[in-house]
Formats: sequence, structure tokens, C-alpha cells
Amino acid sequence: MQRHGVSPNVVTFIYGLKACSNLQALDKGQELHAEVIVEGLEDHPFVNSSLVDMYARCGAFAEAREVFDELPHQDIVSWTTLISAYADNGHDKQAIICLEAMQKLGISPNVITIVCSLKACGNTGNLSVGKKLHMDIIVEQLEGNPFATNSLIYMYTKCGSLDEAWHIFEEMHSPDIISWNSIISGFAEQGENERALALSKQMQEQGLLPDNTTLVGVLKAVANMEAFEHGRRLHAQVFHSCEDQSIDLIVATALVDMYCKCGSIVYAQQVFNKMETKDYVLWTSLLTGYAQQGYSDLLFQAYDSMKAHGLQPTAVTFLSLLNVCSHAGLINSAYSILEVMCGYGIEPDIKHLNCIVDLLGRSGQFFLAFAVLERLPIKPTYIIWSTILGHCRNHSISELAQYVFECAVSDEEVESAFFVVMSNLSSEFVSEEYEDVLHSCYGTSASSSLL
DNA sequence: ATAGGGTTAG
Repeated sequence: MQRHGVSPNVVTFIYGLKACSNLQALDKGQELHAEVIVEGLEDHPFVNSSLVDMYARCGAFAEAREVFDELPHQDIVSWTTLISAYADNGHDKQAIICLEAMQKLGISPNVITIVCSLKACGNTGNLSVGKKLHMDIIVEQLEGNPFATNSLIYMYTKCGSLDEAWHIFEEMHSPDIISWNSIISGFAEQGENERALALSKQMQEQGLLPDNTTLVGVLKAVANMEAFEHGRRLHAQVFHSCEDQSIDLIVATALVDMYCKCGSIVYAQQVFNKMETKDYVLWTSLLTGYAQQGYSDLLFQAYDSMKAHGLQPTAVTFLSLLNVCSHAGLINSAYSILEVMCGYGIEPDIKHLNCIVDLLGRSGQFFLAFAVLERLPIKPTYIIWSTILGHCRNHSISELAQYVFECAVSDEEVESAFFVVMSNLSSEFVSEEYEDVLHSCYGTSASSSLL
């Protein structure tokens, strides 16, 4: 168009920037940004929102933020653009911070802002902000809006408030496929497997056909139940329902995961091998399956094969590798995996650390375990302490257990399971000292029943 | 003519 001598206007830039967003074409987007300035259109609110969107969707959050901060008027759309981009890319806490900053300025969220924010609440389990948004929906009389209502179902199931989600679903006059899928996958995710399956049946009785998302939700329920035969039937159903026998990539990933959880590595491999395009999630679900079942040779072979196919390992890939090392007692392999991981620029997180601590604790190398904990910039959680505590038990080291126990109870997140581990320990060591600590931490009746 | 709902790996 430009070669034909036609200059771009506001509308051209809006569509051009949207294309860049869709393609994640940051370079081209930056070129368009420069042209926007040349054309003197940098004050146009629609163009500016599109620029914020383009940078954020290309993963350039700092640049998105820069454009946003310099806007002459930050309107509801530019705020929502930021919130949406954060929520879609795993920066859910940032999304909620933005929502609250916006509200502080006196701007009320509209239905689109609410939908994006509810997603962020669901992803972070932020029930209190989610409930406030629910109130906003009621105040704005948006209860009949399917986007708002379906987002509420999503948020409540992700936060574990299944009764509330069910209540909203039940009140709907005509739930659409997305409503059904939200409640089905929500129940499946929370382990309400039978209910998820029953709802899928009910949905089909009402004349709605299951789509890929429904299948993924149902496969998750089946995987949780390790119901191999049911999984086989679903696989057959998937196979017959799709055209030219090519299974959707996400459905295939759910199938691989289901077969692995049911212990059927051979079927998982079969589904995996038949896929023409494999993304890193499909690879990782197979690698994780190998790790869970303890197939270390297959795991390392598949890891090499994945790299040979040009796919980069991620933090999850390395976690699977470390898990296998941990179960097989391969300390040196674990160290080299950590090194390789750092070479890829991936920082070990608490779960990787737990594998290493587990390995060291297993072989009684507690001093080394503590040295690792001190060297890494991650604060140990009670999960790490539980791991060490378990090994204290195996090695009958009661003094260390006492120390570890005291470290752990200062963790705000510490859960009852930890006290069960400790009570098992104290009953074995028959130490009155532990009983006293348990009484003080856990209440007299609870600890006496545990002990 | 800018922003929006459900699905995959630990």
C-alpha cells in the first residue's frame, strides 16, 4: 500500500499493530511504532492502546508499560489491555495490582475488565478480589452476561469454591458450551471426578456435542481416577470423531498424560508418535510420564531426542529429569542436570531444590543438603523441611529432626501433613520433648490423637 | 477503529 503511495492512517495502524500482536512480531511492531510517531499519531487513544497491546502480547512488558505510563489519558481500554495481557501470560499478580491501581484512580471496571481480572483471580486463587468482582457484576447488573458469568464459574472453581461455582451454573437459563466446559474442567481439576463425568453426560443429553475442551476436562477426571478402561473408550471416541484421524494437539497431550497416569506408557507413546507436530508440552507430558514411572533410560533418550527436534527444555523438563535422579539416587547426574539447566538460563526453583535435598538426605548427606540450601537464593519452605524430616526418620537422627521441625513451624504456609510426619517421628523416638512441641503447635486434642 | 469467557506438561 505504501509503495502505491497511500499513507497509513489511524485505522491502518490499528490493524497493522493487531497483526503484529497475533504474530508476536516485535520487530515489525517497533517499526510501526516509529511510523506512528512520524505520522504524528502518538496522541490517538486507539492507536496507543494498540501499541500497549502489541508490546505486551510480544512479551515486551517493560516497553508496554513505558508506552502506557506516558499516555496522556489512561482510559479503561488501555488499563484493560494491560490487565488482559498480564493475565494471559502468567503475570496474574501484576494484573490484579493493575486492577486495584485503576480502581484507586476512580475508574470502575467494565465487563471486559472484570472478565480479564477474574481470570487472574482464578489463576492465583485470589478469592477475595474475585468476590469483590462478583459484587461489581451484581451492582452493574451483568449477571445475564455470559462472558461475566462464565468467568465467575472459572474463578470460583479455580479457587476451590465449588459450591459457589455450581450455584452460579445452576442459576443460568441456558448455559452454553463454555459454561459446561468451565464447570466440567473445574470439577475435574479439583478432583471431583465423578461429578465432572456426570456433567459431561448430562451436557450431551441436552443435545450439546462435546468439543476438544470438554474432552480434555473429561480426560483429566479419568486420569485422576486412573481409570484405564474408561480412558481407552474416550480415546476411541476421540479417534472416530476427528476428521482424517488427526487428533488435536491439546487433546493428544491430555491423552498422553492420562495414559501415563494410568501406568500405560506404551499407549502414551503410541499417541505421542502419531502426532505430526509436537510442541514442548506434548514432549514434557511424555517425559514426565517416564519420570513418574521411573523409566530413566527412556527419559534421557527422549530428552536428547526432544533437543534434536529443536525444542528447548524448560524448568518442567529439568524437574522431570531431577525427579528420576532423585528416585534412582544419581547424585552426580543431578548435579550435572542443575549445571545444564543454569546453562540454559533457567533458575532452579523450590521444586528443583527439593529434588536435590531429597537426594542428599536419602544418602544421609545432611550437611551437604544444608550447604545447598544456604547457597541458593531460595528460602526453604516447609515442603523442603518435610523432605529432610523424612530422611531424619530413615537415618534415626532425632536431634536434627528437632532442629528441622523448629525451622519449619516458623513457615506460615505449613500444613497439617507436616505435623503428621513429625508425630510419626516422635512416636518412634519416644521423645516427650516432641510431644510438648506438638501440643503447643497443634492443640492438645489434635496432637494426642495423632500421637 | 483499540481491551473480553472454557482446554495441555510438574
